[in-house]
Amino acid sequence: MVNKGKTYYLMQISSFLYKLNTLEWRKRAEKMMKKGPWTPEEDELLSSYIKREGEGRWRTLPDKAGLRRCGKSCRLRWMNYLRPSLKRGHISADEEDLIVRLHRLLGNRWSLIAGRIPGRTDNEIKNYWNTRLSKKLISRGIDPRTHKPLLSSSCDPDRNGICLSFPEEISPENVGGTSTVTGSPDDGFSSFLDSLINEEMCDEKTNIDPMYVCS
DNA sequence: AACCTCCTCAACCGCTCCTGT
DNA sequence: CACAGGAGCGGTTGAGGAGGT
Repeated sequence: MVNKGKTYYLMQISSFLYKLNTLEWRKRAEKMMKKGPWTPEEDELLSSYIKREGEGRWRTLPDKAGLRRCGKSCRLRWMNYLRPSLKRGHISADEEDLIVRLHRLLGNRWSLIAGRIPGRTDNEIKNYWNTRLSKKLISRGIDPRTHKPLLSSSCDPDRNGICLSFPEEISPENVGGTSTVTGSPDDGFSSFLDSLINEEMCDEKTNIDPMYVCS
């Protein structure tokens, strides 16, 4: 056993107390942050700051922008409400159809689904799914978790009942991590997804019209 | 008009993942 | 390699509006 001496232990204790102290203050600071709905003034402060300085560094953003919100809250507000690229308003039938297809392939990976639908956020899609689409599927006798007829769901519960298996080399897990895949148009998983969606659309069309030939 | 129930969706929370040191 | 801090994700909550009684 190495004798580290009194100074060493004092430094360790001092470092520990410092960490404890900063953590405690951070927790207190977060509790003092404003919560609840955003005001137009706050929106204006946040948008003008991001337009000036760009996205990112969310933790330090509130201080610099003059907001009494936590960074997390600022990020969420920008991503889900203030971003100029967002498409507000009703989800169209085409978008709805795409959401169902993507959910069948990906399960509750909302950010991944949102990445395939321009102008829509993960939160918006998640809400739409939970409040409307899942009920719609149930009313049609389809299990919204497995996308199979109700009472016959025998899929893997650990993956939200998803029955489809990805080829090992291009599963979402292998292409840029698990939940942070944003579905950029150039990655391997993205084109894989495109082919799956096209395949599905093709299957449906050939069911309706046997003369339909897929490319 | 008052009350109740249901629905929607913005926002929060807790956790995991990613990245820099 | 280990750790800390920041970013991002999905599940959940609750305020407020709409509709019914």
